Amino acid sequence: MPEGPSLILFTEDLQRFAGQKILEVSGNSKIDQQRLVGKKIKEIKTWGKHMLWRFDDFTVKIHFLMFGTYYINSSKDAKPRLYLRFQKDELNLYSTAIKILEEPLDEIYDWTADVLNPSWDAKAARKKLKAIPDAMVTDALLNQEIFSGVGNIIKNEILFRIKVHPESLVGALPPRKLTEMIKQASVYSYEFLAWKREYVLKKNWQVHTKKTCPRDGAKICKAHLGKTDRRTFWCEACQVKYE
DNA sequence: ATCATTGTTATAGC
DNA sequence: CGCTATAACAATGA
Repeated sequence: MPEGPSLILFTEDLQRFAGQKILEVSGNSKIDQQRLVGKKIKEIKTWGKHMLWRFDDFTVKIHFLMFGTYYINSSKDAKPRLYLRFQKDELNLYSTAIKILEEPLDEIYDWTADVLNPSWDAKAARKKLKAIPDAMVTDALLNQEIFSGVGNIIKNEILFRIKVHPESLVGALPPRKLTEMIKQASVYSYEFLAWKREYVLKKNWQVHTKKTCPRDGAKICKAHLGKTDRRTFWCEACQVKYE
């Protein structure tokens, strides 16, 4: 399920629909469904956890939330949020948040924030972090304006990798640690993607859902931390708290 | 069987 | 008005 890397894989899988004309639409999504009928999807791309279907003069944004899924040429025992019939194939989307965007994408999306986009810019991220020195790193990493595509698992793994305690304050991180955190936000996300592609993601987790630290055998702590109040796993012995 | 969760958004509330 | 807390949504496996 979907953090940024999963969205990349979903999007690769759905590329067959790029260039295809939509013949029929239904489902319980509240968007103006008729607007899609007879239109061609020009391009399918992502921004972090958003999947974007670009049409001539609007874009359909699909967010998979926690449990979003899709079925191609099949369905499951539930009413789809959106059903699309193309010339050849059918697509069912479930448990997703769907919205129509009117603005040109370059106006509303900061591509430099997307850790899995070629436009990802570490310097831009650093500048944004400078503006929130009092934030905890556990929250900062989940901030989609800064690290678009980073989710809770990636957050936990990055902090373990760079040996930083999740409750550390952004402004208290030594410059080198800050650099490392920013760098790993992208680097780790690409590794996550590669592991996910090979179906070996879980066995590469070091700290997320783990009981003991692979470095020193210490007990892994688990709590809901930060303003985001998300499940956090860390090793009190090897992750330093900067505050 | 119940609970927790890879996430976000709308609304309520202060 | 602006920030924050809460609810809502949803599927699946432990």
